[in-house]
Amino acid sequence: MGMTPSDEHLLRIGDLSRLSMISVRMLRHYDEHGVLRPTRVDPDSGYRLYSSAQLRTAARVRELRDVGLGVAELARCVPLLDDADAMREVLAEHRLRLETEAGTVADRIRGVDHLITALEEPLMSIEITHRTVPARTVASLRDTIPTYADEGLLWQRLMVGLPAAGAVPAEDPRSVAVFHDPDHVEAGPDVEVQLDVVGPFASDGEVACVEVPEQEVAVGVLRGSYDGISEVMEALGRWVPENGYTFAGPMFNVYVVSPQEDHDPSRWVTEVCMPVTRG
Amino acid sequence: MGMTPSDEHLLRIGDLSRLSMISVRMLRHYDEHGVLRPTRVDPDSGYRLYSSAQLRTAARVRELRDVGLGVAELARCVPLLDDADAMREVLAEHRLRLETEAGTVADRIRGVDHLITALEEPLMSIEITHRTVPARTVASLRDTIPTYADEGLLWQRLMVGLPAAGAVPAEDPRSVAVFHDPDHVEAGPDVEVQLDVVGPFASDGEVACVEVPEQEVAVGVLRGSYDGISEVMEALGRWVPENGYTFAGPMFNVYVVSPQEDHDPSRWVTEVCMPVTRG
DNA sequence: GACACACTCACGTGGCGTTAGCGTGG
DNA sequence: GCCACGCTAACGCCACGTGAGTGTGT
Repeated sequence: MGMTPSDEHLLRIGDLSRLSMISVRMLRHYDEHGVLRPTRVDPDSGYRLYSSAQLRTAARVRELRDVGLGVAELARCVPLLDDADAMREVLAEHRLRLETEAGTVADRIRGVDHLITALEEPLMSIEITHRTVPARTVASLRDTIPTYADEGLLWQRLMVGLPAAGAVPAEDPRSVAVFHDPDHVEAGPDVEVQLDVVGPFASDGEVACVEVPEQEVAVGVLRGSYDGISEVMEALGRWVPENGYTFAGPMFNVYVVSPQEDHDPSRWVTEVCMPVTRG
Repeated sequence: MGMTPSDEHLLRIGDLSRLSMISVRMLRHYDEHGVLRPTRVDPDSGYRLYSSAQLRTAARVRELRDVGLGVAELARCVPLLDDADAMREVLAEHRLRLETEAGTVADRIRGVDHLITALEEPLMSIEITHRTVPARTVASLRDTIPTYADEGLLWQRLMVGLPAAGAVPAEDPRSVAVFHDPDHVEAGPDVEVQLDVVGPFASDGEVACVEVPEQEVAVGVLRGSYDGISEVMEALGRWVPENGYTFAGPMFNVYVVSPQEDHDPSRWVTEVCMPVTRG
C-alpha cells in the first residue's frame, strides 16, 4: 500500500527539503499556510508528495523568504511568481519595509553611541518650577498616531484645517501637545495638538475650538532633542510628591523653540508640563 | 486598609508608567523578570509601589530598552547602572550585535535588488551531467558550524591542521565540501571539508584521513556566487528522477574556482554533485 | 526486525498587545 | 454605588527549533 507506480516521479518531503534548502519543518508550515501545497498527499500514509515542477516554486519561495518575506506575503506571492510586474511591486514594497528596518537599527546604533558618550558627562540637574497656566482658547486636533515621532502629521493637519475653520492664530501663539493616554503606550498614542487663537470659532471638520481651563502645573524645561526627556520626567516625578502635590491630568509639552522653527535639535526648547493639585 | 501614611511618596504603577514612558504591561513584566522590582507591594491589594528613586532606574531602563536590549540583559545591567566601565562594556557588546543586524538587513536589501534585476533576465537553463567520481584519499575535517557562510572557518582549520597530521596535498587538489544533514537545517549545519592528498596518513586531532569510495553523481555547474544555487538544485531535482536515478547520499560541492583563488564572485565555479544510483 | 523516514501534535523563544474576570481606593 | 485603577492569568503574533509518540517503506 501507499506508494503507487505513478508516484515514481514525486519527491518526498526530505528530498524536497535538501533540494530546495528549506527545512522539513518549514515545508510543513508552508503546506499549512497555503504557500506550497504538495501535489498529492498519500491517503494511507499521509506522506506529502511534491512534483518536480514544485522545485521551481520552492526555489522562488526560498529566495523570497531569504530576503525576509513572511508566510502571509509568500502565500500572496506564489500565484504571482510568473507575473514580473506584480513581483516588482511586491519587492519594491518589501524594500521599503527593509529600509525602515535599517533606519531603526541605525537609530539604535546612534542611541548606543549617545549613551556611551553620556556616561562621561556629568548629569545636569533639571529645575522644576510651579506655575498656573491661565485659561486659553485653542484650535485643537486630536487623534491617535502610529508613533510619537509622527506628531508632525497632526501639526500639518491642524495648519491645513485652520483657515477652513475660520480660526485666527494669536500673536506669537503657543504650540502645545497633550498626551491623553492614561498609561504610557508603545504604539498608537492618543495625542492632541493645540494652537492659541484670538477668539472662539466654530469647530469645523477635524479642527475643534477648545476652551482650556486654567491649570496648575509643574514644569521642567527640556533643552535639546527628545533624547533628554527621561531626565525631565524623572525630575518631575520626584518633585511632585516631594512638594505635596498630586498628579491631576494628562501631561503636555509647550514648544518654545520647536522643530519647525529651528532645524538644529540642540537649540530646541520644550516646557514639559505636568498638571498637579495641592493634595 | 491598604495604603498607609508612609506610602504617600510612593508611586503607583500607572504614575510610574507615565513618568518613565514604559507601558504598565512592561513594568509588570520587568517586575517578574527582576529588571525593576517595586520597592514595596501592598500585601492587601497586591498594588506595586515604587519609590521616587526608582524613577532614575526606570529612566535608564527605558533608554537601554529603546536601543534594543532584551529583558535578560536589562536585568544584568540594572545593578551596574552606576558602573561606567561595566556599562561601556555592555553597550559596546550590544553595538556589535546591532551592527550584525544592520549587516543582515543590508544583505536582504541587496538580495531584493538582485531579485528585481533577475526578473528582467532570461533564466538560463542548467545542464546536468552524469559522472562516476573515482575513489580518492582526502584530508577531512567535519564539524557543525553556525551558518553555511562560515564554511571558510572549516577550511582554515583544515589548512592549519594539515602539516601536523603529516598530510601532503596532491598536485592541484580538489576542494570538496560535503553537507551531511539528512534534511536541510537553517542553522548549525553539519559540514565536512575535504582536500585531496597524495596518500594515506595517520589521522591527527581534528584532521582525519578518509578514503572516499567511488561514487556515481549527477553534476550541475554553478557559475558565479551562491545566489544562483537554487537554480542548480532545481535542475538536479528534475534530472535525477526523470533519468531513472534515485538519491544516494549527502550532496557535495567541488570548488573548481573557489573564493580563495578569486575574490570576484562572478568568476567562481562550483560543481554541485548529487550522489545517485540507478534504481 | 531494524532503521531511516514520514506523520501529528504541541511547546519554547521574545517583546510586546489584548482581553477577561475580579478586587480596591476615593 | 460609581469609576478609575490595580491585580492575575492567559492567549495572540511570527519564524523558526525541538521534541514525543507513532506509523511506514525497504
